[in-house]
Amino acid sequence: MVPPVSPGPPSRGKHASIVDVAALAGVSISTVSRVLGERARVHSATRQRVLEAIQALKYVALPHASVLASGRTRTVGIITPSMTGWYFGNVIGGAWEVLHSSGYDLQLHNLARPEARDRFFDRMSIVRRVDAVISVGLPDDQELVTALRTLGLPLVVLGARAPGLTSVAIDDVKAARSAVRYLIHQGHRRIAMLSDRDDGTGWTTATRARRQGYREALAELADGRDPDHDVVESEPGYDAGVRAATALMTRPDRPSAIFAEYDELALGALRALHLLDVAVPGQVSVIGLDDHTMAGAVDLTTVARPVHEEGALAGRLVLDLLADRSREPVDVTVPTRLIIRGSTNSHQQDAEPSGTQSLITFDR
Amino acid sequence: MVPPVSPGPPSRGKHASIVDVAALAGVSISTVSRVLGERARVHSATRQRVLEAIQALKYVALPHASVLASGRTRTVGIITPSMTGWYFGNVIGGAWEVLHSSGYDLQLHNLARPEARDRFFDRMSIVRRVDAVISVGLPDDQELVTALRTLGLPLVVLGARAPGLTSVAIDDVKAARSAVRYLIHQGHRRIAMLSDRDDGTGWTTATRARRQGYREALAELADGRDPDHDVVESEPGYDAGVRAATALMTRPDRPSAIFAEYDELALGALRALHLLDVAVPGQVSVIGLDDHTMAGAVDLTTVARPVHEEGALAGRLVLDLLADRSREPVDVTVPTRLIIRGSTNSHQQDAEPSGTQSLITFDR
DNA sequence: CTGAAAGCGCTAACAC
DNA sequence: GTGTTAGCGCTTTCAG
Repeated sequence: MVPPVSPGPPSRGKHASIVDVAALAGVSISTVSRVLGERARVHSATRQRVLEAIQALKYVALPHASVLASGRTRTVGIITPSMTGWYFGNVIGGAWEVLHSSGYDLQLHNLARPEARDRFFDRMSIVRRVDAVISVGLPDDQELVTALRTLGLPLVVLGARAPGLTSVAIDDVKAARSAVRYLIHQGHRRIAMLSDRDDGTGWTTATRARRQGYREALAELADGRDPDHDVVESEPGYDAGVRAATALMTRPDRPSAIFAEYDELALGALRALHLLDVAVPGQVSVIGLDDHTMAGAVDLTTVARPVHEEGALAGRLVLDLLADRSREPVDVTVPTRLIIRGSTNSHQQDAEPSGTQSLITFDR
Repeated sequence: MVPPVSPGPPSRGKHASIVDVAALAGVSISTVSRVLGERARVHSATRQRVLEAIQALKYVALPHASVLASGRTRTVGIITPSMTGWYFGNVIGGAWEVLHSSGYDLQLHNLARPEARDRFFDRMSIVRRVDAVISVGLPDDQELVTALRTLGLPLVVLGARAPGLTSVAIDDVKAARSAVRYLIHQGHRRIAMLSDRDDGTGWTTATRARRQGYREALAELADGRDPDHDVVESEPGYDAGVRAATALMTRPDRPSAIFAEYDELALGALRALHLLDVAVPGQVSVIGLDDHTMAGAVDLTTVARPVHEEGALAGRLVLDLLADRSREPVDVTVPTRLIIRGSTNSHQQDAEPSGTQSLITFDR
């Protein structure tokens, strides 16, 4: 029996619910649910009436109720070891754009602090709260990675690799190597690396790979020096970078060039050098990695990566996985390129200009 | 009758629910709910057993179910006209810290695009999804402000004022005025302002106030010029700032100083001047507003504001309102201070150094 | 202090 | 195609 059409006030409370829409349209609530869900077929005349009722009542379904009833959340969880870094903000932004336009919300899980990370992995308090997960980086602990896998949710990794998992990343070893090689080609021999300290959060994949690239490039010098001697550890972020670089330049044996693991650290180094009255690139060259928004502003030479696109790509892969969970995992490698600006120059006048084929320059 | 203690597998599905906890603890689900809620009194021995069961099962309540049942969401909505700006990221971060530590989640509503804004205000699709709202800025349209008020939710405004609403903000007029006055005291007479274009989103409160401060300072010059002549409009953000400043400096009558409405624009201006080979502060001085993370790095003189604290303060006020809805609205004004760095200097050699009592300098 | 039971608003079989 | 009817997991009267 068709419920009577009674366009009165909402049944209870002051907000229209699916019951009110059904009543106004003269159909059952399941029919309303069907036109809302857009999956089941509904007679177009009926759908029309329902749509009009929805319009008239300005009805919007309560997500909490749908989640409870359906198990689907239309939400993607993002787990990161930081929320404040430039890189994180930008990949999240990229992912947000594509996911949002497909009707998905983002739920950020910041595992910066160890206790947050432990709580997260202990309770796995993400299951049934999201439909899929993007992990920005990966914990070092393989058990935690396994825990992530056994969540049973579509999973995309950003900035790291793991067998059997879909991932989007740059080649960190190569990116770091090319940065250091460039400095070497410019004639530098004492090259320090500014790098994140392993602060016990156990989230060091990228850092380790970049140190590896640094070591590989220096090894080609075969000068018998211990490359790790010149690795300076810093807390993450610009301010910490200033401090770390200051400490570095206060040592008796100053390097002639600094490779910073990522641009925020490089920007900090530039600031420190400025404060110490060390000329850049006259006395010390600096190279970074990311192509931070401000890199151009301070003329920082850097290895660029398409951060925003990396995030967007991860979002798209999540959508693919959501559409077909049995999809084969893929490892997408996004390209990096060296952008030569004014913070680096030849250390020795007689050094040959670099002729490496992999050096591509661009600037916007 | 007490349900039998049966520590078997979860009732259904693979996740423990409140039923499983109740069974394990040998109590009813209402008792479990009570210890979860922390409001009702429960016999401490009972509570202990429930807690142990929760521990053993690694149980975490499903928020969607609680929301549906209780109407409380433990979520605060933040509406902003942008998500990417430095200012927005930082106030959101500040609010997040205090709200998160009180168990609240944040739900971001980005009303950057007009259609997003219209949809938002049309459906008010935030009611029953959040317990309170923080509005970063306010729409120009008073009807929309009214709509916000009639949401019936605790509301805190960040960066703008409205009668009867709790707010946290700097004095934009004064901040802008002091920046321009400083330039004037330095001997500048042709001072341009770089400012956000009213892009039709109708969210221009701060911009208008800052232009007002700029005008007031210039009026003190009483040189008969039309101050609006030197207001240059820009899209928001660093890159747009570069373009706008480039356009400005390409005009026949270049200013000797630029006041940028906020630091990202000022940073863009510095970049543009660098590209155009205009010496800073030799030929042109630049002053901003915010004290952006990178302001120190590029030696930008600016009017600092405690952005992170502003966000945290808004969070705290929301919490207060949540605890007592009848609390009287307050308008908190946070202080700003001029930070003199290297991007500004005396325009005329014979100009007196500024002796204004309100000039406070600091640098970290 | 604790248990029973009635929903919160919606989806998903299952009938018709 | 459309309606009926169980729940989804939790909170909250209301008894006791």
